[in-house]
Amino acid sequence: MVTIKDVARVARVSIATVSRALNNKGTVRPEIRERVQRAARKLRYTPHSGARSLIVGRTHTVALLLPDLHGEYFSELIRGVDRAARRRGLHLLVSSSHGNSGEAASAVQALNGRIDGLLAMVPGEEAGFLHEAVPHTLPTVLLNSRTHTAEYPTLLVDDFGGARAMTSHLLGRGYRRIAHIRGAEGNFQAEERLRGYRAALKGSGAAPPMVVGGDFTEEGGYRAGQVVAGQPERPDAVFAANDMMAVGCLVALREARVRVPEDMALTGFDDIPLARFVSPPLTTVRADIATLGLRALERLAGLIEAKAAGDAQVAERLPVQIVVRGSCGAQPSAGERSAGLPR
Amino acid sequence: MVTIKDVARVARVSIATVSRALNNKGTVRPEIRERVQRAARKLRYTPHSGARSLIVGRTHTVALLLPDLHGEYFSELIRGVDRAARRRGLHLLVSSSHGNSGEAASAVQALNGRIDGLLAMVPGEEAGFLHEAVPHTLPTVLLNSRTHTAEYPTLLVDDFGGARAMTSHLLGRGYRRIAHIRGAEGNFQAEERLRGYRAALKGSGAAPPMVVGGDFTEEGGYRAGQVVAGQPERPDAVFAANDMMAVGCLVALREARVRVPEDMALTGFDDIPLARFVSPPLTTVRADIATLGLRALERLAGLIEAKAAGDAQVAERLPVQIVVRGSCGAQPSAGERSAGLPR
DNA sequence: CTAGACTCGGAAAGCGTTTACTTTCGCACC
DNA sequence: GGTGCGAAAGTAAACGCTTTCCGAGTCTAG
Repeated sequence: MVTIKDVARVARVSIATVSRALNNKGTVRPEIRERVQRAARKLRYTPHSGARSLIVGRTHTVALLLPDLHGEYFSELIRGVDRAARRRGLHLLVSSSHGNSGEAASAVQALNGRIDGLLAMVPGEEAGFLHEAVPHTLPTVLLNSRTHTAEYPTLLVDDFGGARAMTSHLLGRGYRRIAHIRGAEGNFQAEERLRGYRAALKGSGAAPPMVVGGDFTEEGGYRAGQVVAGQPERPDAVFAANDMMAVGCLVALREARVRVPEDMALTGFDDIPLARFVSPPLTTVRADIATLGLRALERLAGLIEAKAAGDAQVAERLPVQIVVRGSCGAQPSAGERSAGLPR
Repeated sequence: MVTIKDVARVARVSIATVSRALNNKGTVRPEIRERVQRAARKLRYTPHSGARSLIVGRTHTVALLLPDLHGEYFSELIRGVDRAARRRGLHLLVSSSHGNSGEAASAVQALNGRIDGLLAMVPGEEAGFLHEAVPHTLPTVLLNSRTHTAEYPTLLVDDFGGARAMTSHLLGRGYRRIAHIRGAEGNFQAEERLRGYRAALKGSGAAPPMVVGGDFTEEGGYRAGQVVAGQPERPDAVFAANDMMAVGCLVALREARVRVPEDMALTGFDDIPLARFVSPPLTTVRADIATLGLRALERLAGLIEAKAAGDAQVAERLPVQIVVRGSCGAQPSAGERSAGLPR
């Protein structure tokens, strides 16, 4: 490995001068600067970021800790974060905790000293590990996580409001027996969406809540779809807690010869890119997840730059929006019309 | 920040003893070890990875450099790499170069000293930057990149073979006017797939190659679809260089009232998760992209562990497989049958 | 009772940087 | 012609850690 010493030797100056010349700090004669640069180029010298960050105290890297890396949801999130990071000249360390708080803790530990900030999405009950594992001096922003468990700034999408609005939308279209496929047990977003569903149903005069278990995966949605289709008093609409489950459910319904939306309406949450393409296209709640990531990173960057500005601890809630497509029976020729070009 | 010194002070031993006690190196009395561990826990001490890697020369981190982070293709890749990395106890630094060789170079520079190895996907013509920017001592593995430009170990999917097989499949089904929507100009995979398409057509007796421009994006596929649909002598089949373009093309065809597969067959490449869900489901070439990532990381890890084992410079080519679904006219009731459960 | 082997823990070097401090030098000013 | 000053370059400390080397004990054996 070629170090600053090698450059100093070749340019016949001290290492301090090399550092100054290369970083444009302090004063160094143009002639010498030139000589140093030539030597550095010749040797293909690049400073060792680790050593550098040891002394300057900045790594220009932030970590993104996610429960999983699979699927369009996280892909969108990573994309948003990446875009903002690049804009800020920050590097991105992506890590997945696999819903396991032990792994998450060890991941955070290993990150110590190599990141300037942490962006964590900890939707489950394991959020407590943050207190234990995360150094208190590390700027941290939470995503879609329980706010009361931690004193960190948090960004979340309006899961409750979105779910309530979606359920109301179905009620407004005349559905009376609306089932809900819930997200994973213990998951914050799952609970919020369930809460929104319940809130909309309350006092609406429609059939009481009908909740079937799920886990946010396509397979889970498929199984839930089988349950729904096999029920004695079949619901006339199903609101799945996310799009992936709605898609799985759709497959199960198709196999059970339940037509969507004629026999049963079906809606999701998230508006992942896939939602436009299934047939019928999925009515869903759009949560602009890339923007969520982007904003979270902006906030984190702010925290990093002005360590003091910790006053805005309050959670920021991103609005959501209902996207009506064919699967809820809205369009006459469902499946044909709304499959337009993406965003 | 709490350092090893603080722990030493609290445990009333020297910093050397703290290091030994925490890393289980050297000999230290159980009683003392216990005392140190208690102190470390109490202070929430985690070693500064930067400082540590400075001396041990290992960061246990590898970087994954991708042209972009958007879409299911990269999501799958990241997932495969992440899985393998986690298994090896490695951390993952994800960076996107946005097809810009300058950015890629600066990204690699900034990574110097904080990674043990580099996994780079550089499909474009900018691959030359690797020579300039990547330290020669850094273990590096290339993904889906031109092999002749660099002397690095490379993993690629069999783009040529897959494209040829797909085109042959269409020929076998009786299609005679097969068009190809090509991938981005200068992109290695685009060229390989185009080459495969041409090879299959050569001497087949079918109409000569009909290539329309594309860029691997859905929008590009959409525009290409409009071109195809508007042609005077319309092709009876279209083979898009990837699934995203096929999907975009499908939308354009639908708008132009061209039925798939009745009026025109349509196939893609990659078998992204979405392919199963469009209607009709897409016949495509499956490239197990997660496995590609996984294998690439395994290979890189091998390189890191045994610096010497650089003999196997030869490119590793992963086989692909044709997945027949409704969009090529194979199934009688296209769109109904093959939408089974995922993988 | 002391020499030698062994165990434990401390002091210090060193990893590759940056930067505060120091030194050297040329030059203007009184 | 001495003093002071600013520019330019060098010296060395520091960042937080690991690890080598060494000294101080402890134990056993002759």
